[in-house]
This record gives sequence, C-alpha cells and structure tokens, in this order.
Amino acid sequence: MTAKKGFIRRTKQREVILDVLRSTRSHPTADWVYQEVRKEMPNVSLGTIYRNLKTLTEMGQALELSYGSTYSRFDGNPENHYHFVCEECGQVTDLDLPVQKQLEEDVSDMIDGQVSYHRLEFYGVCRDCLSLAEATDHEAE
Amino acid sequence: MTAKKGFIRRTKQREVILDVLRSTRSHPTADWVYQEVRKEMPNVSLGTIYRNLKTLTEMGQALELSYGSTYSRFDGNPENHYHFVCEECGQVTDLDLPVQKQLEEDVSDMIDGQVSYHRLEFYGVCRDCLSLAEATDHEAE
DNA sequence: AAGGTTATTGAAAAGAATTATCACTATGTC
DNA sequence: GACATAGTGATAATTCTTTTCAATAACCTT
Ligand SMILES: [Mn+2]
Ligand SMILES: [Mn+2]
Ligand SMILES: [Zn+2]
Ligand SMILES: [Zn+2]
Repeated sequence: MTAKKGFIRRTKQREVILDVLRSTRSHPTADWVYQEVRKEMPNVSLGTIYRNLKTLTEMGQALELSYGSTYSRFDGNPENHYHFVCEECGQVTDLDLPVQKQLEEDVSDMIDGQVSYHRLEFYGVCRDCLSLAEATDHEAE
Repeated sequence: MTAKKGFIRRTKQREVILDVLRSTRSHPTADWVYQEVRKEMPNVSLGTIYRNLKTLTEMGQALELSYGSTYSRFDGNPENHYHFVCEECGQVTDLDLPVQKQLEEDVSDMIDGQVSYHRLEFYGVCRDCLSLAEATDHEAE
C-alpha cells in the first residue's frame, strides 16, 4: 500500500493552456484550445491538450462541462456557476444567478451520501438565434 | 417552403424500446437498452436503438441525460426532475426535489432569449460506495 | 552545476460511443 | 391488395477522447 504518488510538474504547455482557457468566456472545446495554443507552441500535441485539461480540472483550476454525447467544453472559471446553452448555435453563457449551495446539503441528507458539487443548466434559444429566426421568417413572406 | 414533413409510424421496435425504458429506474445507457430489447427481438440492431431513443426523446416520451464525455443515459420519465450521480459507480438516482420552473422565466428575462428546459444535477458518492470505502479502510488497518 | 529519476511530451494508433449509409422491409393510406 | 415511403438490420464511417511509448525536460539530490 501507500504507493508513492507522483507529484505534478509545472510545464510550459500547461501554463499556456491555462492562459488560453482564462482568456475567453466562450467555454471552448478541447480543439479550440488546441488551435489557440498552437499559435504559441506550434508543435504541441492534441493529446497534451486533453491531458492537461483533465489535469487542470482535477487540480480545481478549470471546469469540464459535457453536453450531448459529443464534445466537452471547458471553463477557466472553477467557481461553481450556472450556464445557459443555446440549442441552435451551441453558445454557452454564464448566468448571474446565486449558487444555491445549501441544496447540496439537502441532497446529501436525502440520499444519505456525499455531494461534492452540482450543475444547473438552462437550454433554449439565445437572443441572436431568435432574431435570426425572425429575419428568416420575414424573408419567407 | 412548407416541405411535406414525414409522419411517424408506429413500430414494434420502438414499442419494445419504450417498454424497456419504462421498466427500469436505472437511467440506462443505449447499450443496456439494446441488450434488453434483444431478449425479445434478437435481431434488433443497435442503430435502431439509437434511432428510436432519439425519436422518443424528440417526441417527448423520454429524456436524454449526458454525463462525462462518454455515453448518454436515457430516462423513461419525461417529466422534468433532478438527479444525483455517483462518481464512483455511475449510478443515477432520481431526487424528490421540487422543480423550480420559475427559474426558467428568470433566465429567459436575463438573457433575453427563450428557455425550454433546465437540468439540475448533483455529483458525489452514493451511500453504497461510501460504506464500501469504509469497509476497505478497515481492511487496510 | 552535473547527474539521476520519472512526470510529461509529441506523434501516432487505438478505443468507444454515436451516426450515416443503403438495400430491404413493413406500416399506414387509398 | 397495391403504393409510397418511414423504418430496419448490417455495417461502415465519424468524431471525440484516451492510450501508448520512446524521447524530453522538470525537479530533486548531490
Ligand atoms: Mn462558465
Ligand atoms: Mn430520472
Ligand atoms: Zn444561439
Ligand atoms: Zn456509487
């Protein structure tokens, strides 16, 4: 037992990845991060992106948001907060709603288990996509 | 415009799939549904399972819940309700919490868009996995 | 500062879940 | 019953993500 656990080294790659993640509010996909990081480190590998996004998430410096059965999006703001997802364009936006932390206690009592976090997400159509739909309707007339 | 939209036929396959979905509270994966349906229809194809789970979801007879970046789980109860997900064993359980429908209005005002539904999920360790961990701890002593 | 250990990398292959394709089948309509 | 076409089974293709592994480089010990 007590296997000697490896420590975490600081690497240039992870640093750039975190910078990129923090530079946007777009909740980017791994691939978007990859493209951005390549501008600074052309030889970085996609595997490294995935590896580090995972590491950062585990270190509590990022959040991973998974949607649909397709790709994950990442968030450079590790504080819990809620999101709105546009089902038309896929855009993910932060919501300025109070985080109901006490719900976690309610639930942990309810299930007699341990709750470590919760996610609240709203789905629908964003303003931009709504007005786009309107415009198209007018055209059709 | 007004493209003549196809109608939806009733098929034996979809019927069995919905039955299977309604027969469990386990929030099964597509593959689990597949295995169950095969017991009754050995020649059913996995593609048919996916196709119909999607159709049922679109028809409002099922819910699709996506977790992690891997697989989706499905829910034969299409009424909105909240879930707890055990990060150890993957078990998904229904929570008996009141659904805060009015939050959707708050958000739609906030973003000036249209909200069609919301999801609230809690993550942590379930009771079973907790007691299992305890047992393991004792062993280690 | 040099050397040693091993976490991390880049490149590529493998994996896993889901979707697309297409000839054939069967549902619903007339 | 005949027709039109939505749905099926079988399989290939996609897509996102993880794994592999030799080479590299971060960090600790001298
Ligand atoms: Mn966010
Ligand atoms: Mn449920
Ligand atoms: Zn949109
Ligand atoms: Zn569990």
